Amino acid sequence: MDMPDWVASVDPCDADCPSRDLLDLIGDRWSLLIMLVIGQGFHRNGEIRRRVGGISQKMLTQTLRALEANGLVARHDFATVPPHVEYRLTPLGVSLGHAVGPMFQWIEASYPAVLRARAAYAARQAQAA
Amino acid sequence: MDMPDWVASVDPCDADCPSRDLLDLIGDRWSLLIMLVIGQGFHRNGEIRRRVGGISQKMLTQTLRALEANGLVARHDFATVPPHVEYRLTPLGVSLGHAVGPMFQWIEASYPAVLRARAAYAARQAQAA
DNA sequence: GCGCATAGGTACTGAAAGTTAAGTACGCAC
DNA sequence: GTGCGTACTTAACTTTCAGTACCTATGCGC
Repeated sequence: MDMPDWVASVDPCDADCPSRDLLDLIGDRWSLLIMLVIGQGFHRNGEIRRRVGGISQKMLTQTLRALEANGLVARHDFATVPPHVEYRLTPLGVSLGHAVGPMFQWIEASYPAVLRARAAYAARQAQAA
Repeated sequence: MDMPDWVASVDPCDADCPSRDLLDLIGDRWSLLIMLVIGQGFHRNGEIRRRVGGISQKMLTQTLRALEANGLVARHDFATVPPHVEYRLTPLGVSLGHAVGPMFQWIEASYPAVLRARAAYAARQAQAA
């Protein structure tokens, strides 16, 4: 079994283990996507909403609040009228960006393999039925 | 802005982009936890359920099916009575394990920083109110 | 032959998440 | 002075998630 070190270092059985808590945060449907777009240089609410296809205004605001509350994104409100607010990654947010890089690379590299696995699974199901 | 390369290589705006699809799969609440436990050497339904605290039988079955359908976990049914089924990581599953390793390391390393950020945010909220 | 164990499947139900649509408050161009 | 744009907030509605409870089939101990 060729598994990396983290199999020993994280214990999901432990309710106090940070894995549950933070996995819920960054395993969220939109969080990483929003951080990605901010990292690409889009800092304003409207810009982000237009870049992240399919997100509603409510989810964007809600997710940005959660990211801000956890120190991953900094919110700068210029307190002008009309409103002008900018979001930027904090150093902590940037470090998370680096940590999930390999995962995104895996997604890109492995997508074809996953599609093949799905097709094979569907074929097995059809055959069994 | 010190962001890694993947900010340019993945485009969440594109509905065809694999990021959405696979992020939903592995960003699931239980998938990574279950793969972790299987990687630790627990291969049977009951073993996994006892290791992953808080999961119900239904969610375990459901998640294992999804992982199997996507080629991350292999299911071996020995077709005996009483039933004996074993789950193991496929090579694809092991490669995903490696890819999320840095993320788990980040979680362990950054948890204190996140807790501090939360406390600071709560203090700001209390002050504003 | 009763109940327990295994590894699930299925249906019902409540909770949570997310969507749409509308409202807030102001300035600016037309 | 009508409508647009910004960055939200709120309410009502819908969809999805997840847990409980009960069901399959079989051999074992008693």
